[in-house]
Amino acid sequence: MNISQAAKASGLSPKTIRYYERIELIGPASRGTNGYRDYDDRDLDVLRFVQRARSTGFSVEECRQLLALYRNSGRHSSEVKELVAEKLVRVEHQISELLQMRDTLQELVEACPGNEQAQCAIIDSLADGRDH
Amino acid sequence: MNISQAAKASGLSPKTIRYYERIELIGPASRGTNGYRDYDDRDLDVLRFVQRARSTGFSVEECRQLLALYRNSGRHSSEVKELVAEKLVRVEHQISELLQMRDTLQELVEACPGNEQAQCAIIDSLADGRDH
DNA sequence: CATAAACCTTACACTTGCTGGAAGGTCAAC
DNA sequence: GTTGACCTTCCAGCAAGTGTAAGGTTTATG
Repeated sequence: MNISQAAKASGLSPKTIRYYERIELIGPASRGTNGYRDYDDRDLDVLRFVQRARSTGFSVEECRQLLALYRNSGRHSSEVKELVAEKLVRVEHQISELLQMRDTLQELVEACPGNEQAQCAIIDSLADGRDH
Repeated sequence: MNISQAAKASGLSPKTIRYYERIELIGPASRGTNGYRDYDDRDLDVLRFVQRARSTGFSVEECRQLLALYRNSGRHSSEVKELVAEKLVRVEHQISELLQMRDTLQELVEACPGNEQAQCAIIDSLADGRDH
């Protein structure tokens, strides 16, 4: 199976698959006589695994760890759980930062008249750091 | 005032200030006879403005637009408001994506026994895309 | 007065996760 | 046979800086 077929079957792009190979997130694909990469069902499992992990929000480095656990049949599920629980904490932290940001932006929007005048609470607030 | 003093006074790092100058977010600083950058109160206002805008969550490109409005005394506050309202929409979108991610991660964590066994709902879920 | 610490300068590389494009080889169809 | 759609590699670039090197200046101290 060619790279573009593997791409379609996994939901990744050919570019992304080559990129994952280059950074050694996945192993080097076997090659046909013409030098083309050739993928089998086992390769596809890995590609799909990575695609799902990435779209769940895991970084490439996190995917690397998840893949190692995936491949390691002697893993303990506690290791996996810990990894994901830590990720959850980071995501929650990121959410609270964005919520803070949203509140600030909302306040700014509400404080700005939005008319033809130059006077603007948003600009004033960014200029001197105080509310307006 | 030297760059490191301007850095302290604005909450940016010297590196970041030079970077902002290089990408022409801010104008080139005037220079002393020794070639050192020299900042006055006016420069500081701009640096602080950018620092606040960045820490409010605006991208550098958005800061560029905000700075243009800041400097333009003939602006209409409606332009500013529109800019910030659009940003707010993008932030809200980002939040909902992260909330989705958090839910998925929470489900994964809850489904994983977290023990000494290899069997793990997280790995299984990433491997075949179904719930476990 | 020498010298060492603490500044300053530039320029380049690295980060994350790809994507786009160039330049060239191969393959399938008509 | 030639067009078009693949494939290959490599280089460049995005955001928003940070780290490091190599070198010049200034300031403080012995």
